Amino acid sequence: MDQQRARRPRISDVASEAGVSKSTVSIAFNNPERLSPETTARIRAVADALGYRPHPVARMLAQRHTSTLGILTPQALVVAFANPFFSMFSQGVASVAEEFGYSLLFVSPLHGSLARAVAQASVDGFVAIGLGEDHHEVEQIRSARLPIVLVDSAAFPEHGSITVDDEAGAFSAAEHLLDLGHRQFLVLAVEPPQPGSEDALAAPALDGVSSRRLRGYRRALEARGIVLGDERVAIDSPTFAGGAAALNRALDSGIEFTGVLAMSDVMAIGAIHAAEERGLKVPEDISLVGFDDIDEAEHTCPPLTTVRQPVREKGAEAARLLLAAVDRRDFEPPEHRRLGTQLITRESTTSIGPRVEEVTRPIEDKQGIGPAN
Amino acid sequence: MDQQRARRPRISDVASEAGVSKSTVSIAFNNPERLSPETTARIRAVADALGYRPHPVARMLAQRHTSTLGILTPQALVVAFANPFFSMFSQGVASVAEEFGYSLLFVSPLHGSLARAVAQASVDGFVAIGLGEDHHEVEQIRSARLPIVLVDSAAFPEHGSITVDDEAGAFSAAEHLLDLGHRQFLVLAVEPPQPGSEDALAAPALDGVSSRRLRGYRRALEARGIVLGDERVAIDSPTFAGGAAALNRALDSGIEFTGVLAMSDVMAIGAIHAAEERGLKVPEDISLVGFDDIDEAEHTCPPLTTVRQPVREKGAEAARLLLAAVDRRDFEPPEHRRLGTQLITRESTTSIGPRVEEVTRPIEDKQGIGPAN
DNA sequence: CCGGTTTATTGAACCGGTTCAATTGGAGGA
DNA sequence: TCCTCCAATTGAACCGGTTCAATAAACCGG
Repeated sequence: MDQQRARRPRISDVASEAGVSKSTVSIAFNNPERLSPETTARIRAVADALGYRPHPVARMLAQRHTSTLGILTPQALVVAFANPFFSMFSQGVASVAEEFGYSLLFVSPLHGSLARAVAQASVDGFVAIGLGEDHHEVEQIRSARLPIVLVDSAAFPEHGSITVDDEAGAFSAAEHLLDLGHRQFLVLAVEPPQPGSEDALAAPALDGVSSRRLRGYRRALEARGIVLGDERVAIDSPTFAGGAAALNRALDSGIEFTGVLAMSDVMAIGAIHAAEERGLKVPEDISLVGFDDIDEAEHTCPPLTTVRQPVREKGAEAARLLLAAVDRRDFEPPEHRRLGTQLITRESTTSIGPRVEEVTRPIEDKQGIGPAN
Repeated sequence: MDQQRARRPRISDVASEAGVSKSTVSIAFNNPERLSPETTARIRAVADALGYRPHPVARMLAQRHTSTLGILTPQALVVAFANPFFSMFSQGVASVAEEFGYSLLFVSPLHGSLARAVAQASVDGFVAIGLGEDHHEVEQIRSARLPIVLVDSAAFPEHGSITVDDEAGAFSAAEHLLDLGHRQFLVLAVEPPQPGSEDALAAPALDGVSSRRLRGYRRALEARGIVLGDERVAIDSPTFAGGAAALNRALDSGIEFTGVLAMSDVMAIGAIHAAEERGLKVPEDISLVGFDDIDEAEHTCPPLTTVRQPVREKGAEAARLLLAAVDRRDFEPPEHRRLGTQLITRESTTSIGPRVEEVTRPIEDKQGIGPAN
């Protein structure tokens, strides 16, 4: 008897107890309208009494879908969730997933292997974020015949993708600083997530997003005759600490700069902090532009000028594309969408020039007054 | 033939192609050492050629475990992930989950029903965060014979739980302001997450965490003879906007206060922002203490004094308890752990006293000056 | 009273794997 | 040569549901 109570009741228990067949019980739960009301009621009652719940895994197997979407990231979740950008992106995915009745499974490397994690993930499809160009998991997913949409990487034209115009965004950031009179720059670049222990590259290279943004910065600078040397590109992890470390290294190395172009708000915020700890004032001594426009950017000290990208929308759009691919399994060509960016000017940037001796905003002191329109 | 390629290959396809039985193929994937090396190699080769992957759901069903942990939240994921606290907590859970090879499934209300989401979640156990006292989903989970550990709620002694000493933390926050000379207070309280559309209570009451913290504040104040009236407890959602709104309402209502006790950093940060928009200086005009010590607290303007609770550790500990319960299915008594808090003094609080005569706010023109403490 | 529908229910096959007791074939020992 | 033992492999049952064609019963008009 003890054992009876210990075992989870299954559908056949309910069936025999209620004096009907398994099928009938199943129908009572899934298509009650097909049954006479009394039968349904009786089955429900018996099920409640026994504490019966349809086993979700068995149901998934039989129905051949899981009502779950996977968010695929090459980073450990500890580091992913530490990044507000990732949280925002997840919000976007979650909002449409929830709307359509899907749960979210986060798939990250297990014991250093993303492939293993993918293999054991029971989902109807994946949204991949921050996957480099060479990730062989994508092929693994295709061979399992699961749809996937790639975010920030259009390297696989046979799958859907969402990207933003990183280059244009970066361009506008650099131009903003140029317009303010800056001529000496430092770029804070994010190193790509280490692709697990499997094939950790020793020398951190820039991944797709970073190199696109870098190209945007460079293009803007070169248009004004400024060449950005490699020593002016400080690479570190996309964290507060990484931004701080990168700035400190640059400062220590003796390069001079008044404008900092950070590839992520998180790094920018870390850098602001580091600068102020060394007695540098932002924006008086150093102007900083971030990238992303995370919620916190508005609350930093000073509020951060940054390139806004529609992060939530990116997640939402990715989820929509994925759900479309999940539903109609036909072979419609995958969609590729590109979203725009927008420069948000706050207070971490100011014009360079003869320091106005004052508390106040030196903004109107620019030579910019001149041109009578 | 086209159909052949369209169907996902299954274990029996590999078996017949390789001229062995299903069992052998299964063994080749799970216990290769039991097979002769040649057989394993041949099976592997055939499997690769066919693009075969063991079906995760079928495997789960047969093995009776999912290698997945559920994070249960009564809030929509959009709002949960908007809260850095939630992200930090998830980091903690994720760190130990990943270590033990588990993926994370986020379980939130679907179409307004948390019960539905729970029913379709295929996990080995749940970590529940922010679940109120009366959530009937807990019983649902028990009847499915799945382990669950409750965080910030010890309302179900038959399940494991992790709590922090909210009352003591709140007490220390209030005492800090009292020590600085503050005598007029405002509390920013978080309303409990609406338990889905099912039974939305019209009047937001305080949930367990909030009421414990409120008790801590009250106890500290009353020890110095100050009674905190209900009009001094502003309830709103645990968001930047919620904090701002709550502070604005209080300001509008004409209550006077110099010390603000916020039940979450997020609300505190929102409140700082709102205060400054109305021309009030923090900490000169208003001192604010937060709760949680999220990463951003250090980077706000000014840096936030707050009660640190070990959020990541809370998540990690919860995951450990859960995994222990998953492994040994015996009936050891559930564990209940309580973690401590720590006051972190930064720059959002300062001592009250004879105001230095200044350019500033006409605030002291009010009759409020009178009472000599 | 009968053939034709409609409605409620069921049996059997299936989803795609794992597991374990049973079988086979060959090596080694007596 | 015969028996035992061991390693490699397999068949059948099982995990816990869903689905659909088939059946039985009830209803209907003519």
